[in-house]
Amino acid sequence: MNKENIIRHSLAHILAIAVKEKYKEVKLGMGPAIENGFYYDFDNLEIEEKDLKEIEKRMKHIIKQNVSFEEREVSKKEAKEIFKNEPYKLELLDEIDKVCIYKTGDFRDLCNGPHIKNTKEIDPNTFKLERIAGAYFKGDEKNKMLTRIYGIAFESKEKLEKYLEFQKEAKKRDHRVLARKLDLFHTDEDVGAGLILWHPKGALLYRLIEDFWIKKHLENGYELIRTPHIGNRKLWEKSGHFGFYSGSMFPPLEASQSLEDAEKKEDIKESEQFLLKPMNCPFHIAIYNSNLHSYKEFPIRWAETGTVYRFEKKGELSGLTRVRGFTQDDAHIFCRKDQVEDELKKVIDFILYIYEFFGFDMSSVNVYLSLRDPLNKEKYVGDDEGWDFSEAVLRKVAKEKGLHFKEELGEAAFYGPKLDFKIKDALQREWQCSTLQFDFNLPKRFEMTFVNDKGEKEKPYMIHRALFGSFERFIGLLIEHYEGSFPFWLAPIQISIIPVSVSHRDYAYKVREQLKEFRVKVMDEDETVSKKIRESAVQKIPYIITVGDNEIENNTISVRKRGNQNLGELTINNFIKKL
RNA sequence: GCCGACAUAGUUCAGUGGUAGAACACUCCCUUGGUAAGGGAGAGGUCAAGGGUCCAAUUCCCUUUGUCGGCUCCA
Repeated sequence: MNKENIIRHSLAHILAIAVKEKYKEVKLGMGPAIENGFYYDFDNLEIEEKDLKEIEKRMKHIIKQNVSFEEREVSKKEAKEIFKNEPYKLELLDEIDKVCIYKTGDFRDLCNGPHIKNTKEIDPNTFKLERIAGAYFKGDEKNKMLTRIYGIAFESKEKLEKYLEFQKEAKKRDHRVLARKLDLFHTDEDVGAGLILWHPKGALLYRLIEDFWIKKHLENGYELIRTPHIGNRKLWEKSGHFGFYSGSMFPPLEASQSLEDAEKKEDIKESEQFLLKPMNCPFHIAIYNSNLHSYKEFPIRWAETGTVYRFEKKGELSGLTRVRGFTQDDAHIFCRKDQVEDELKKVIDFILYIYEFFGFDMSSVNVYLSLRDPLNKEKYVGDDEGWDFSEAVLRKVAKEKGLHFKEELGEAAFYGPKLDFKIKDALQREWQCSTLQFDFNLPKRFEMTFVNDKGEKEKPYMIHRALFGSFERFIGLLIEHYEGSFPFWLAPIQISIIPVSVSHRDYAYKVREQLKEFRVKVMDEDETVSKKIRESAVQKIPYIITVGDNEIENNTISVRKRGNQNLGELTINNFIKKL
């Protein structure tokens, strides 16, 4: 552990001491060092954010007392005696072999260290208590929620200030802030949380990305299909979603009656129920099963930008990155066993191509191999053999493609393991985007078959994959990635033309006519040139053209590129050539 | 859903137990301009919604809705 983290960890202990001083009845949870700081969890602590100031003051006071940290190894029995009033520590004690205690003044904590020797090693100006949050003990929803206090801490005051500055800067890149400024989308209280309303510029951005996506999929041997937004409940029972995914699904629609009849509520019968789709797979399978298939057709690659609805808990919603209605850039690949590896590799190549194309370098992307939790098998469908095989294949393929990935137990989909790609947002939070899932279960549940070269029926293999994950999330991350300065092909307005005065308007429109293959806006409001330049710059428009007497006389345009680069006076043809 | 912070004009924000203000945006007028905000006037608000306390609530309390930071969950 480096010195900074040792200090963070020690500050967590000091936080606990300070809290215990004031709130005598609290019970201690855990208090580790984390990225940029530390936290400590407490039970039986009712506290508001405004109370943090006082706790911070107490911490500073403790630090100034030059208290020492003493490490001591003790027997389990002894530890149980020391922590007899700390139920969470007792629970943790049962899970460890070697018991180590750190003593700071009268305070003792169960801890492996390391710590500083004395609080005089801490500069009291290098940390800050930031916020309060609820957090489940040991991160398990089934456990009690404790009160967590977060602090930030750095080696030096300068580093602390730099971090605060970074947070402030990150806010400017926040896609929710930029969306307002660039007029891209909003959510509306009257429409419902987590449902995106795309404004013209945002919808155009979306469409440009979708067109690019379609073009690339056709080039890569995919075919496009289209499926509805709702489907009969029976379908979801068969797929297993009803049992394994119902916590994320909207309640059923009574499809045997109109809203008018339903509103009358006159003895509703056991009616046919429809469900909003949370995933596209069962529909794609239905298309597959509508025909007999031969091994010669394989691989079949079917893609759809499919809009799905998931009932995400209220507190989980966030901007474009976590919503309730979103469009997956989905595809399912059906193939023979001998084609699986090759198909998986092709998908990985496709994913990496997309990242490169949009300029995400792999330092901002983390890759995870999401496996089944062997201790919680009831959360998944299918047998051990199938899981072992598919996990091994995914691992092999990821390795052969040279991906640096982390394996995570319990992160698999209910029907199979996944290879997940997560992109960091402006605040360095990770969001799952691309996903590559190997499924041996749904083909079985839906009795999918194909005829092999011996004329026998055989079960196909199925790959689920998304490159963006969803258009919403990916566009959200893209907005932050570009800080709203979209590359030329994606900019909703590519060029603004500013006539110097009213008398230059006609020429401005003539210029637009010659640039009609681009998205051009003539700014003909009765405002000063400076103001219109500023407006164009704030809108992050890639090129700003100014036309006045000089340009009319020379039959040219004056061009300025985003980022304050003056390209000078050009002929229109030269400008188009540049583009 | 849970813990914490919030919700005032189209936007970003001040403010108050006696029914509200700025800046930008908007409309009109003046200005006819040369590379990041020319000047003036006007219009715009059930202070998120519902309930309660009070002579009186935008302000205090409760509930709901929505937003933000966490936790859990997830594309």
